[in-house]
Amino acid sequence: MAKREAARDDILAALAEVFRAHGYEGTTLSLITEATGLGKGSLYNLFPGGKEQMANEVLAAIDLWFNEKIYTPLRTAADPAKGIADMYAATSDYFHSGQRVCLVGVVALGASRDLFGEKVKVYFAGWVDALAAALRHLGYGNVEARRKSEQAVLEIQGALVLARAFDDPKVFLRALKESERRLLQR
Amino acid sequence: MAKREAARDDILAALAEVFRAHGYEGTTLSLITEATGLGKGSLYNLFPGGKEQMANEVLAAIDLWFNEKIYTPLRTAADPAKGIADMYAATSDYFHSGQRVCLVGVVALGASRDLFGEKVKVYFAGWVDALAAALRHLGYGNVEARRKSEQAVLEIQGALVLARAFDDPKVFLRALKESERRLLQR
DNA sequence: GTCTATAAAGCGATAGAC
DNA sequence: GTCTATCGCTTTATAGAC
Repeated sequence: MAKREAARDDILAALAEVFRAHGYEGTTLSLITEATGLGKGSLYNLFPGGKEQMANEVLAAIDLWFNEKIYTPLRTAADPAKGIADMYAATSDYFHSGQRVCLVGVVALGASRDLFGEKVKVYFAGWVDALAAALRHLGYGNVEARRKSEQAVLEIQGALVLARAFDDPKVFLRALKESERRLLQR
Repeated sequence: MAKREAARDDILAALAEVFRAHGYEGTTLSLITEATGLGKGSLYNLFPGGKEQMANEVLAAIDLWFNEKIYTPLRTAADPAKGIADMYAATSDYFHSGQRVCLVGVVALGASRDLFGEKVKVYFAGWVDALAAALRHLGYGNVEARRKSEQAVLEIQGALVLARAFDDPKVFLRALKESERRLLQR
């Protein structure tokens, strides 16, 4: 049973990379077959709902990962400053120093937002809320914590765009470093 | 002749909206026909290179618009602070308070970056360079001007992502206001 | 210069053999 | 559970009438 679900997780991970690289509308079953090694028969056996179900499960898996690895640690860190520093480190790793794109951000910008809008909202609200909680633990008031948190999340997304545009991970790493510094200073 | 080119500009404007709404791979000739009222015969007569030529011309038109309306005013403003304020106002208008997406940003994040990478770089480099020039006129040194400029451009892109994610123009307007304030303070 | 008709290829999805 | 074959539809692109 555990093996079964591990296998499905591996498939979802491969699917996520395809969706990240090509977007929802740019992802084709041929690309998915190539990335997973599974034929259409297997794919529709695993995901009867087709491409839309695949994307929904990928987005759910991403949300789960962020909740476990980013949001919950942020909320529960004994030292909120260290929790925030850990978040930036984990974020940099996750996005491969800006060479990997945020699938949820890509979906947010595209027409497929109409299909996955609720999951997009939940993902970003989860991030903003968790970071705001950490900032409140640092002593910020509710309003200021939310303002700074929203700003930090927005900076991460913008850094991904700019790093991809310039094809330069340094842009991403620099932006994340500055973002962290501003968040923890004072 | 002027009429000819005005007509082509109108078509390019309609094309831009389709590409913005659906991305490069999500844009189909049917959607383009619907948006422009032109059949495939007319479209291939106007753009023998098909979809790729259309996108290239749209990106060139966007770059031209930004150079005229944003970059050049930024560089040549007698009062650089007013130049920057005007840039934020024009940016807010252009992106319809965050309800309209940045096509160049969308392309940067997607697989079509491989096709249009040079135009993407030129667009963002043009923005960062022009804003840095304005900041130098304000008295900032070269390094600090570029750092702040890159940060501002990144914030605009991030604000577009977050505003689309939350489906809330207020997120965009708030972020732009804060970005402008930080850029002009001190 | 714009249309309709059509081609060839690729799409998402299904059926059925194994 | 995975494969191949196939369906019906849409895609980009072309050809040719007007």
